[in-house]
Amino acid sequence: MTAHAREPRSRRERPAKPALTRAGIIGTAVELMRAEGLERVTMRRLAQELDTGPASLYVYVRNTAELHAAILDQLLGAVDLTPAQADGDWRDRLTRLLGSYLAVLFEHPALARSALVARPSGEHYLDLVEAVLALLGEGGLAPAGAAWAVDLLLLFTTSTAAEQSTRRQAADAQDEWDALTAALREAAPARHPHIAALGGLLLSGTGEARLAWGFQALISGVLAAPAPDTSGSTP
Amino acid sequence: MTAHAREPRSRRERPAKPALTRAGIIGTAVELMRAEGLERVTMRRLAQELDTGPASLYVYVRNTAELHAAILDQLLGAVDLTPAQADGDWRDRLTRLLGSYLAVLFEHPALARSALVARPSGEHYLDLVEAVLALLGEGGLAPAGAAWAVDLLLLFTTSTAAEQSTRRQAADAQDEWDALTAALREAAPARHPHIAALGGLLLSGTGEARLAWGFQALISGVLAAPAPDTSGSTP
DNA sequence: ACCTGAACACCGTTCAAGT
DNA sequence: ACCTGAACACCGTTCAAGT
Repeated sequence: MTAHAREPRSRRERPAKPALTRAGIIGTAVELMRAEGLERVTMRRLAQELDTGPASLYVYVRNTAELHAAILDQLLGAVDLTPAQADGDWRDRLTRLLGSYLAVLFEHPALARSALVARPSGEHYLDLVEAVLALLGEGGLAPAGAAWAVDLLLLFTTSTAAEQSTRRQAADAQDEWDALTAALREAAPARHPHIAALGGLLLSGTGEARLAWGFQALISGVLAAPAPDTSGSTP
Repeated sequence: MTAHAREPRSRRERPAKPALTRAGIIGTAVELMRAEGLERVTMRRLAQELDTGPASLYVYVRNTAELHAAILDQLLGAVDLTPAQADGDWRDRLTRLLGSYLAVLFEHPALARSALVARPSGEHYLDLVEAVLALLGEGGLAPAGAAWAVDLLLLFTTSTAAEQSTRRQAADAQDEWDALTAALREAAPARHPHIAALGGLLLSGTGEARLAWGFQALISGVLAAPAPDTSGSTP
């Protein structure tokens, strides 16, 4: 048995087993997600893709939540930030910017859900925050108001993506949605008079129309809100 | 070996093994959640608690998501709906109502997250929607506006709970939050001038103050928004 | 109709041991 | 310092077989 013969097969069949790096791991994770969906991007499955054991990944990634946050930040590179520098009404441009963020999340609903839990903190997320702040500043919002408004706007967009887009992928989630619409439609006028009176209105409008309305309401709202009390700090 | 001796031990030691019912299953699930947290309310663990096998639960519960939605609806029975009937400014009462909903969610952050994915459709959730609609109607919102506004308000409240309260429980989530605050504080003025300029303002304010501000902005916003275009319907 | 044992196909994370 | 095998302690869901 020569040294040559003991060379592991995998070394010979694969072109090269690249050294593990954080960037390489995240890159492979993004590929895997595009190919099979975020549900498949588990530590074990990803390790398999990288031709190693799951334990090896923990040198570069703290845990699954952090891995997903890193994937999201990578994807946020695709958000179109140009509305922040363009001409035209700042409200329209802010809506376009948030719409672009939403579009990225819509492609990967599970990621939007994880963004609510493990907030991204990478460069691309900061670029997005920066662009929103620039537009709010243009709109004349005072600094403290803008600081709180950016949170409100991004939370609304992220949670809209998390909620709406899950339905389109998971059959189970669709069942829950159907149950809700049925419950609203069949509401007993005695117990739920307002719901019964509104009828189909509660479920009216396309997703886009409701979203655009939501953005308008939010932007008007943060303009109308009083200057925030910024004493104290988030725990 | 007599028939008596072959009686399984569990039958003799436990007072009685109650027959499985949906209500009984959900009730046990709620107890289990209060005792050990929602993470522990798995089909397997719950079956164990009910002294049966996981497969038995599928007769009464479609899947884990539906189980969690049912648990949430049960808990929503604790939401204080009296502000809808009380005297006083309708905005204040709406804020109190949403605050009570938030408080319930805050006690069980994981449940808030699941509510974004599998929306509850039980009686208690309908009661909440009804109460919000009643207050919006008092505030003079046109029916179509109220129909969309209730979604916006509940989505904001639910996602705030999902986001904020996760941090307090999961150590990992706290890490992510720390990473975000550090990233904001250390933003490079060259690339992120607005973030750098705002400095601590971005993270200012207590959770309560930010929440109250958010409710105000939302209420002002839905009042200011134009009548929605209700043609078409949610897919 | 309801209930179940057993199986299928997976998970995250840790840790002692190696290089 | 980096990497790993192996283990620990779990998952959701299905299905054929029983009562």
